[in-house]
Amino acid sequence: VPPWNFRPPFTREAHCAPVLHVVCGKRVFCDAIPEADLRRLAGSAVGGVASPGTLFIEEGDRAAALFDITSGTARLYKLLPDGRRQITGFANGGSVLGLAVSGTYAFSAGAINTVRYCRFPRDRLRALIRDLPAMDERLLKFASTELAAAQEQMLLLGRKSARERMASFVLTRSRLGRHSPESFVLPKARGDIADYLGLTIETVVRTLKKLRDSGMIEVTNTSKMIIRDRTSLRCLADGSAT
Amino acid sequence: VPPWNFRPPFTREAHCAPVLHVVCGKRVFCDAIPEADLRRLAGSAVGGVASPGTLFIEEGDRAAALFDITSGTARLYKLLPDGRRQITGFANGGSVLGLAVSGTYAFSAGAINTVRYCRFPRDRLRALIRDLPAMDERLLKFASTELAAAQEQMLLLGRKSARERMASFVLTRSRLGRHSPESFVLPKARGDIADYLGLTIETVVRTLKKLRDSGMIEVTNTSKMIIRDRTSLRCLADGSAT
DNA sequence: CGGTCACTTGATCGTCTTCAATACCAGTGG
DNA sequence: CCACTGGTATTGAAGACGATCAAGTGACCG
Repeated sequence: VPPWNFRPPFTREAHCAPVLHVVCGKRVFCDAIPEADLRRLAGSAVGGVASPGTLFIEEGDRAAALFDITSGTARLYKLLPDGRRQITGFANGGSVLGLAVSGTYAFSAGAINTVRYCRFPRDRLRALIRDLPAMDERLLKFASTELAAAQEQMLLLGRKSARERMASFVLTRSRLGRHSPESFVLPKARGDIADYLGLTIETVVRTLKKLRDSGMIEVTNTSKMIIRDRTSLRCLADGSAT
Repeated sequence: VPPWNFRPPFTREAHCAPVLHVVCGKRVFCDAIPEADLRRLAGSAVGGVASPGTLFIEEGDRAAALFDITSGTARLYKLLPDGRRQITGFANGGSVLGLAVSGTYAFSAGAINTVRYCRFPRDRLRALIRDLPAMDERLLKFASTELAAAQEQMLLLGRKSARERMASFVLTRSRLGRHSPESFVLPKARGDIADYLGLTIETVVRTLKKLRDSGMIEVTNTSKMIIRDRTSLRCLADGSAT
């Protein structure tokens, strides 16, 4: 069995929000739904928790429910029979998983740290969407954004060098960070980064070191880094470097 | 199974359908829209044609309109400043382009053969979607399916070998073909295939030859091929080959 | 015919992978 | 307190796969 798999890194305390909050997941549902409807939605939703390292969606399973992530980070990935793994994205609070039309999930989802989510049975959700056009619009927006991100990632995987991939990765992650944009933490192990960028762990390590040596970033902890030269990084990530 | 692939994407006679047909693009809009509304939609839509080789959507431009492809095939792609290109997908009749939320198109679209489409101004479309929840649902389905395809492509680009990529490509294209599933035509040049699979033209050629030599496919014309051993091909594409 | 353009083939090269060894760090129990 | 262990990170050396460079073929067209 190859070492492609998983890992349970550090855990987070993760407060459990009240049901109505859990239900909406802020970004995606709440804003669009009137109080009354929200309560109705809450009736058919079931909250859940996935502890670090555990799987909560498995590729190929019947897509019986739609997941609304409320906190934590999950890796979304696809596997090849021999164990090769491609991480297609990461899901944070506000992400919606399980939009499949095919009837089965198109990817697996595993918790990196503690993930809290909310399951909507798909059948009941369908009726609800009909009553709430605004929600449908929200879902469409979300799917569109994801699609754009996926296309960007295809460009990365198909045409960028290892150094360019790493630069792109660091930059996008820094924009998502809540701290100062120049210093941030990635709660992802080397293996996750590798499988996200279509590289091996060794290449990730070496590339990271090269970026450090050329003064673009600084790596304190294995998972904490500081951006030193954003311009060069940007240039490298866009493929306009020498 | 993607709904927009059932249509004849390769009409060489290019019959120009009446406006109402052009407007709806059958599978995506028409079915969901009552006659009366359809007529209203027609008012704000503008039909158009892109001749082979021309660009009709350019990445980064303000996304002023939504495109509904009615016939022909387009390549959707992203470019790096130095000219590297990644084709993120192909659009056939029934495809919807321009779902961007960011306000600008996320990719460029160029016609491979003659493409007929219909432009909806985004502002007017927004109001229309509000009136027609069914259409919104259609768009969501479309986006979801595209997203699943994009994830599959990420797996291909990030983790599959050249041979595996080519096998996957041949198989998916054969499923979309309208002829006998074993013999089909790809209206795509080597360069398009290469940029879609994240390879070079030379590698595409060599890989194709290897598949031919091992008896999995037969290449008659440069763009016409016959599948000889679907099982082995499937095995190779899934990564379960020796 | 000369021209272009796409495709094909061959030889060489570089990047990333693979394989293997070592360092590191937290937790555990002697 | 300190070996011991399991999992992760790092480093080094060798090899493979696909890219690059270069040349040759064939089809189409003025």
